[in-house]
Amino acid sequence: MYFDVVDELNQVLQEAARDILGDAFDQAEPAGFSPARDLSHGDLTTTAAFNWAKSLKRNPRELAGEIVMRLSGHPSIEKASAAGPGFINVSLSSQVLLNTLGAALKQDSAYGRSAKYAGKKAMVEFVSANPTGPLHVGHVRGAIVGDTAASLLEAVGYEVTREYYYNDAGVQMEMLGRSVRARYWQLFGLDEALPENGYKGDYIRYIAAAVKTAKGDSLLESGEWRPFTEFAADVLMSVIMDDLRKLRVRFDTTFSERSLHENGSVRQTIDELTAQGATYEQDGALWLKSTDQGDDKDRVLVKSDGEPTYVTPDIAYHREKYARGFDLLVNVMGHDHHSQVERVKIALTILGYRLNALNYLLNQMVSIERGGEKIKLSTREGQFMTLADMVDELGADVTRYFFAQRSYNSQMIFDWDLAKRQSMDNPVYYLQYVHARTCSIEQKAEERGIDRAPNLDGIDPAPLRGERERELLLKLFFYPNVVMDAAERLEAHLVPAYLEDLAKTFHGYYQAQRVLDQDDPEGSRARMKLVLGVQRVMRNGLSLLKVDAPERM
RNA sequence: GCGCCCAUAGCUCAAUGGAUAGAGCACCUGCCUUCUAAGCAGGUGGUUGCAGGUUCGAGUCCUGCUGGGCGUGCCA
Repeated sequence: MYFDVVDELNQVLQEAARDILGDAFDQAEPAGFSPARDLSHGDLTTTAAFNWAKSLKRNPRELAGEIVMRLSGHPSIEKASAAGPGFINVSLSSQVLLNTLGAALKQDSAYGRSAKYAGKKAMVEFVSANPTGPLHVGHVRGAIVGDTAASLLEAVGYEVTREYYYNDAGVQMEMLGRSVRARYWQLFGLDEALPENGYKGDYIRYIAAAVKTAKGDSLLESGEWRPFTEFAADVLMSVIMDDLRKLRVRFDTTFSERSLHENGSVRQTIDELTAQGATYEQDGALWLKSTDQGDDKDRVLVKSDGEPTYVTPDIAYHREKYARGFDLLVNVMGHDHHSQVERVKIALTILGYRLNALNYLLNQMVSIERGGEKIKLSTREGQFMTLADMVDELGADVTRYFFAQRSYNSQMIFDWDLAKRQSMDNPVYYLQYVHARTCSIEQKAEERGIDRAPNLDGIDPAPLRGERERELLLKLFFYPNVVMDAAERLEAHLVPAYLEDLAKTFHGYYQAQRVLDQDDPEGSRARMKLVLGVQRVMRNGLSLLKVDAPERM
């Protein structure tokens, strides 16, 4: 409904633009309707008059008046008016709002979804933590930012691949293998210390014990670290995936860094950069002339020991991504890796790739505050709170919601005590309570034999024309636009913001207006449908965030 | 030093360049014989870090400061 109505009105605007602007039409800023921020200014609003006034050198207020004339009488509009210095405000007809409710009920779980990007393919790469230990709370934010972005893209029609890129090569993996080997040796009574900068967590001991169970003493002889790395990486990847499942995150594909070395992709990337004249050798290493592209220093691609640095396979990985034919690439990573982003972009530019489709969501750091104190997120010293601990203690609903609620771009203080509270202060329950309440009303309606079919057949619309009812209907009307806006901007937190607004409006309505009234059967029927509409939207919104919508609380 | 990000109510955070900057928490005052009080209604609380600039219009864009987070490695 939303897009149909706005398209219609924008059409009128376009025609007006053509007539009023004449020759200036081509240069004029485009203008369209969007939801009014303040409902006292109508339902939809546009600043078209401001945009056009400049090129015409005319008074925007006067222009607004002309545009309003053209809008009035439109079947979707109850009232159009010019306001302030030149705003154009529109109130929607009650028929549009009623149709919205009908659509929400009929489309049910599809309401708010769209086919705008049907046929397009997107990849969201996220988490991508190296399998050197279990995921800790620092990874949770990226997991939720990525997963929710993926859900939003799906909701607007993209075919989405959720991918986990993991580093199973390189120095850190060697350190992992050596750490496990040391613990393994200790199990046989050998006095072997962990390597310096080794992994000190207890999980290393468990993995060593698992190696012993699986392989006995057969790995003692050779002393090779590689088998330990492989064993540990397998174990840890499956632990990571299990933990992510607890958060309701599932990946479609994993991508191994080692495969890029083995299939020659890394080599080829280096060769092509060299063929572009973008590299040189110095001190036994191969350097990328990134300063030519504005970097403040050149970067090493291949170390003097012949091993590539971390950035080189990352460039190769992105070439693979491009080759796989996605229309949209989304990379989620911690902001502490932002310098890596620049180097990959520089290399891709040198190689002739366009960066338009490549989006990075660099989520800012998280700190957790508990009992008035900040608690440690992670440390190489083996003391950390894991993702699993967090989900076990808070539950997936709360964990997901708290992270989804905030813009990924703002540093976040996670209020553990609030998250832990099962009360009205906790916004998750505030939203879920809306759903539970609607279900409760629905059940009562069933007991009383009141129609709660998902359609508006035979409904008297009069009871839905009240101010409060209208406000709710309008919020339902906006929902598809919230989803679209959040998806296109990759700003998932717009959804929680909307849902909280809807919840507040609904709870207020519930308090002020009895839905099922024995003395008003017509009104009860109509309001019941409205409540069902709210229920659908709340359920759909929570489902985008993968938060449960309980029927009872 | 240089680069990226941030600075909004006491606290945690919102606000496609638009109208009187909004929520939640905290604090104060009321509201349960009714479909769930995990709720509602109202109140207190702001020079949007500072100084300039662009614009019809700036919390939002630009410049310079101040203060913070993170980078700045032949680690990832």
